Amino acid sequence: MLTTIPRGTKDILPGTVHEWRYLEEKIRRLCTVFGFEEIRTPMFEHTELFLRGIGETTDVVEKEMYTFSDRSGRSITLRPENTASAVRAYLQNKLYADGNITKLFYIGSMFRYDKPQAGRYREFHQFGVEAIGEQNPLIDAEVIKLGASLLNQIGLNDIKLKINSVGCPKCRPVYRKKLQAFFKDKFDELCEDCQSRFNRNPLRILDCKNPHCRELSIGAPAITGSLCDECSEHFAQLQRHLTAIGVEYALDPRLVRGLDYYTKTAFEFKYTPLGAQSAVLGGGRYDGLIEECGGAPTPAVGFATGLERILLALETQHLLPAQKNTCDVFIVAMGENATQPAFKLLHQLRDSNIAASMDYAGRSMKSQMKQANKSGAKYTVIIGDDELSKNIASVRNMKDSEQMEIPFDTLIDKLIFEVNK
RNA sequence: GUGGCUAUGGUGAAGCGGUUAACACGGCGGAUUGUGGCUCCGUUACGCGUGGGUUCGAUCCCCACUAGUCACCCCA
Repeated sequence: MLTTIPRGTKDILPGTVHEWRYLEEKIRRLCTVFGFEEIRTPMFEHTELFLRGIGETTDVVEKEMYTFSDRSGRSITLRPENTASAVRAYLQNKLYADGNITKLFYIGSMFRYDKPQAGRYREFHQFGVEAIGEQNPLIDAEVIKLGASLLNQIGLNDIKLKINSVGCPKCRPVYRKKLQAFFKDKFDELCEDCQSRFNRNPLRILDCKNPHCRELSIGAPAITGSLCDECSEHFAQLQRHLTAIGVEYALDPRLVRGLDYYTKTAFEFKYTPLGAQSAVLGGGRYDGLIEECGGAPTPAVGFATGLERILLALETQHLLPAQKNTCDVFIVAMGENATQPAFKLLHQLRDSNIAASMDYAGRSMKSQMKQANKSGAKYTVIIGDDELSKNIASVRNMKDSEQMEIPFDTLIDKLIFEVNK
């Protein structure tokens, strides 16, 4: 079918674009306030970047990537997320050269071959930030605060923040072993999914929705008890910083992030009314990724949010802005004699930075007036034989229906004045 | 990738195995001489997602496909 788009993609139509702009403008402003700078990386990268960066055993890499060979035979992948690309760009362009922390943000399309659902698409849009080069928990708190501020500013107040620490390569393996020991004699009772999680990612068993698994996991050791001194102290400081700047949070020892590169801080903002796609913003620290990508060991924190999900949440809360009318002046031309003078006026107005429209279909005056009304124009200029013979134009104020005759030679100035007042 | 539900015009939607597929919104046209927003009138479905099948006959029954939706997996 030539008239259908690929599964899981969406057209963002003119009637909806203003919602995206609204969100994007909020984002850009907020990032500027927080000192983050925009970066734009390619939509596709060498496949290896994602294999290394995201982790070969993650679902994203195993079954969700859009991967293909280009004409030279290179394996290319449409970016499924932007962190790996940002890190690649950071390293390739030596953004670390100024010796300071690098604070980046991005807005753009990501691609994942998922089964579409509300709030889940194959091409979707993420806004994310990456703060690279600082291990102080102050920056973790700043990144979280940026997310909280965004959600707050757009009116999404009943979103809950959960935080956790997933440890580091030193302490996480210890915790894994503890968990496995805990579930070992319960293994046969676990659901199928959890049995496979047992080896791959036992942390996820804690997250299972199966009621029986939940029962079994009662009394399981919490990761917080297994953190090494460094991680433990980092986590404690983060909490103090969050409290200091008034960010409310809940501790969730079960919170696990899906991608391999996370260390220490993990957090997630949830908006429950969204159902299964309630994770609206998620992120954490990834101190091992830069090294994994071939750079010097460099700490970093970041998050990503799904713009579709935020928009969805805004919609359910009736928090989306209304579309504004953009037309300032509508020109009604009656009869063939009037067409060209009207067309000329149309472009004089446009040259003067006034948004103007007119009808080209030669419809009746009544019809043109209806169009003028619908366009939301503040003024309608009417030109017909009467006006032409008197060298004037009738200018109608659409709001109060006052109409006056203005000589052609002062018409433009008059309209500029009226429209801008 | 697995499972449930759904699929009628531009939109929201009624509808029955068999004469002209409701209704509402929107669109278009009109209601005395060149005028909108209110009101009124008229008009507006390649015929009911696609392809098969059952039947004398299907938009309404069955199957497949496709798409949407919800849940699982996972994630934003």
